[in-house]
Amino acid sequence: MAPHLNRRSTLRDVASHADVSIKTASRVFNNAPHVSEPVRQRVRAAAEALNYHPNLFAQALVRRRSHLIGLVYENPSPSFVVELQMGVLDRLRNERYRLVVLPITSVAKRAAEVVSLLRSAALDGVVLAPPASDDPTLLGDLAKAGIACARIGSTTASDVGPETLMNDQEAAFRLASYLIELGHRDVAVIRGDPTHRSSEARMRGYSDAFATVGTTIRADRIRDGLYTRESGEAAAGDLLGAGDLPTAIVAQNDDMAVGALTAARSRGLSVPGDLSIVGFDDSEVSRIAWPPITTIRQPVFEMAVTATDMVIAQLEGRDPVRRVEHPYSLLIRQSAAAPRLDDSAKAATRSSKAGGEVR
Amino acid sequence: MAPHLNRRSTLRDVASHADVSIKTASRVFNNAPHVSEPVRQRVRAAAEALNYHPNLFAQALVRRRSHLIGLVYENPSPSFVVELQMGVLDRLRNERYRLVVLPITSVAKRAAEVVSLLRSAALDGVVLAPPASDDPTLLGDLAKAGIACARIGSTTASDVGPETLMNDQEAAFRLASYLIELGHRDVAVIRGDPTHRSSEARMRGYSDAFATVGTTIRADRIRDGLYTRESGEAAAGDLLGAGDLPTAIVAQNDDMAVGALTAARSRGLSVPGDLSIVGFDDSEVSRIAWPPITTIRQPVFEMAVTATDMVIAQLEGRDPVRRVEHPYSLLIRQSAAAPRLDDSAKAATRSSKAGGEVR
DNA sequence: TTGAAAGCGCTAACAC
DNA sequence: GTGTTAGCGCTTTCAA
Repeated sequence: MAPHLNRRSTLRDVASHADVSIKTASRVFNNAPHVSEPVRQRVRAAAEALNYHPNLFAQALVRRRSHLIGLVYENPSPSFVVELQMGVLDRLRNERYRLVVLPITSVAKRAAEVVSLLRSAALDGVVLAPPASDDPTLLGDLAKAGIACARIGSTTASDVGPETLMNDQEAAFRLASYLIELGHRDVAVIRGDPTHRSSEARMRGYSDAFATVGTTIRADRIRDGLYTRESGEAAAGDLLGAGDLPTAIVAQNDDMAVGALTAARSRGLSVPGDLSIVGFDDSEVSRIAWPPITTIRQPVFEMAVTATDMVIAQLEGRDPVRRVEHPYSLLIRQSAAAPRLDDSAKAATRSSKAGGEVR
Repeated sequence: MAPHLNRRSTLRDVASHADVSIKTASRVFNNAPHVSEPVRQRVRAAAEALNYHPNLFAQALVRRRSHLIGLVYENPSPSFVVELQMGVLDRLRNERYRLVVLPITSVAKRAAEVVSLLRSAALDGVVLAPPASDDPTLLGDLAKAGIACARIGSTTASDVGPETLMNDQEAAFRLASYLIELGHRDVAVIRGDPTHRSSEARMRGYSDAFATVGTTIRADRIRDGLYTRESGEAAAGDLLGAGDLPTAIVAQNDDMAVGALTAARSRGLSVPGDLSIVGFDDSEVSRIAWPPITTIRQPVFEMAVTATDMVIAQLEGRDPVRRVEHPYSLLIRQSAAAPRLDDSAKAATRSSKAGGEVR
């Protein structure tokens, strides 16, 4: 009577209440075979009566499974993180696994600390977002610690854990090509955080595209950002401060593109009339901004789902796919248009020099 | 030799390696007194050599502490959730506690399941966002399960756990009063999810404000939304479909306000020229939208920090403050302005009928 | 200041 | 089908 007032009831309590051995009771809760139906019923009834709930620590101790999966990220863009997290949670729905959120301030600076953090969180596995997914120290230690992992969007090869990614360079090439088709030849680039390897891949994509029309992106038109809106606004402000303006700004993510939009607006420049702006990611903000931002859709949600699936697969002993590449797509919205006539003229001159292979 | 290849080393390993008893080793790692300095050193060295990391399950089993704190929310507005989560994480930084994210589909429909979910997550405590913070069943079961909690923005009184909130009704009153000052008399309201109690409080605030000028909000100008952008767009579309337009739309959160903005734009209405729109929350989207949305700043981040602090206080045996009310503020941006002349005339007529106490 | 031994609540060989 | 028993790795009386 009054079973759960002082002490949670244990498996032993249930067993004696149902008049069976503790092992039999255990079998019932683990849906193990070799238990007769009447006994099953009796045990369940006892559990109900005693308000029994298994002690997870005891289970975890003996099973060596916490059913906790971590999501490791460094937080530049909130929208990116949200997307990521929703993907993980979506895959975890109806699974026993729970998500532990592990924001890291700087993976590059202290990969070692991160692993001890993960260890002390008793995680079964982790989903690694960039740039954690690119850190060799972290990956090595993770393997040593025996924590399952899956990498999202890493750009360096590693045999630690399966990976899911998107071809950043190709996507960037596609986006830049679109700008070129519109007639842009003199663009500025706001890069992302240099510790994120994707920044380089995207940069290469842009450069390659302009190389096809014999143009290079002027070095003084390139700025480093931090993937945040504020950094985008600052970089764009800097870029637009000079008298000599580019016809377009290519931001390496949407948050920075939105920042650039703000900077342009505060200088009285109309977008895309006076200046085109493009982003990357297709995050929520790119749709809400006005004008909506032309961007590359990066399947962050899908990648997160896949990565989570890869972690679960390892934990359940299934062989995960080693590598899944998700498709990107170019989303043409309203923040980019053909440059104004005088700029086009300039561009035309250049492209004819380059062989005029632009339509 | 090769200590951690097959098996993680345990406290026993460390103890024998340091040539002390297991208890002494334990004392060292728990910074307990009564251990001589040389012994301390020896134990630490052994731990280092064996790459020892305490097994958290074993600790949790005997200490009855998982150091896991849950965040329970129902996911209407991503920006709200992000803000919330950042607040919790901010408070948890430099603490041993980890955050487990627990999105719930419908608290109202299955409070019972939620508790068993929480139980099976082995949480030490939970931060409850609305509407979970308002659910009496959930709160009761939580208390019974002995899980510490803190409630955010609940509107119903409860003695289960401390709470942190903002005065929704007063804030709504303030916002509506601003609209009234601008000259609006015929506004439409897009309410939030009816299962969230804050919807009612805000609605009362709006109504009370209009009552001060002898006006009531027309029943056919009120729509139910779901706190999502899509629902806001749909509701606004519906509202703007009729020939007889309101001079302003009051959305119960920013996401829906942004949706309304889209709906207005797609009908060729300029904001705030033809139609004023106001939101609630001061979430990221309200700043990014164009025009930026006039709204109430809800201190979600701060409330989350406070609530987390309250949970930790309970876990550490400190007495938490029972109730903290955070201040709101009215953020005047560019989505609301005086209504057009013809509408003003209409409004003037009405307000003179009402006694003309409007300046 | 240190150690031996008894559990925390559960699972899993292995016997019956 | 069912029960006995020995741990999982740690903390904690209590004695030395």
